[in-house]
Amino acid sequence: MVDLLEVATEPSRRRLLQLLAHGERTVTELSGEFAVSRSAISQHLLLLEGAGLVAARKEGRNRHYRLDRAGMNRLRGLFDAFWTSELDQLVADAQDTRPRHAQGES
Amino acid sequence: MVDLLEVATEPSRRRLLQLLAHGERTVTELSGEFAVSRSAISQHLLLLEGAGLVAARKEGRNRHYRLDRAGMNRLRGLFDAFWTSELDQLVADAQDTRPRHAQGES
DNA sequence: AAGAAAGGTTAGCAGTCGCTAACGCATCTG
DNA sequence: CAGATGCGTTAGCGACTGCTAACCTTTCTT
Repeated sequence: MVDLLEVATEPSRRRLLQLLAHGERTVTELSGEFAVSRSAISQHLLLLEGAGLVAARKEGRNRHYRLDRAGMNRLRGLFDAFWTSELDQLVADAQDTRPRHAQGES
Repeated sequence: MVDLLEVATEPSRRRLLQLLAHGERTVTELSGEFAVSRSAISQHLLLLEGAGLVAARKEGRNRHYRLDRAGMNRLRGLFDAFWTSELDQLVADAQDTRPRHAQGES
């Protein structure tokens, strides 16, 4: 089984998801945005499809990929589960901790 | 130079960050929570430290690791940048047309 | 019908990853 | 002091990853 967060985090796939956020795209269209081969992109898309993050609609000889709402929702849930309230608090502190806790970081 | 999101996403490191959200921990304490060797955890921690997500305080022969607020804030920023408004819209839509296997609203 | 175009499939390869084992170096304790 | 403890370091290994190249099928075009 695959780790949804890891699948979505890989740079090329992350970018694919962002591109697909603008709407449906074919494999060839998507490949045009990358330096790597169409085959590489195809494999990324199949992986994303297997993870349930994207879905494809076949139309003639084209495959139109789109984001899968449910899958992306699950991804969001996983991130939210990771980003617990403790982390929220820590990051909130980082915003205005200048005066009191001047913890040295560069 | 490392991809912050990928560094933070790896399952063991993700868990380390969550454990550290509760406060400072030494390497040995943290290792106790994992099935793998102390060396493996140490290497994960050094990677996280290199990425600026955690910091260590030396006290005697112990090293107390803690989350780095600024680093975690950068991580949050990266995720927010990925999760564009388009994605927000898509996931919002998924709430209505929710398929029968949904999970993860808080 | 013949060729072009879209795209999935497979083999194979180089690079990376996470891990363990063994070690070295401090630091603490009896 | 000698031994134990905490922890980083290094070498090496098996597994995995992302990639390309070549191929095959299906569909469109002329």
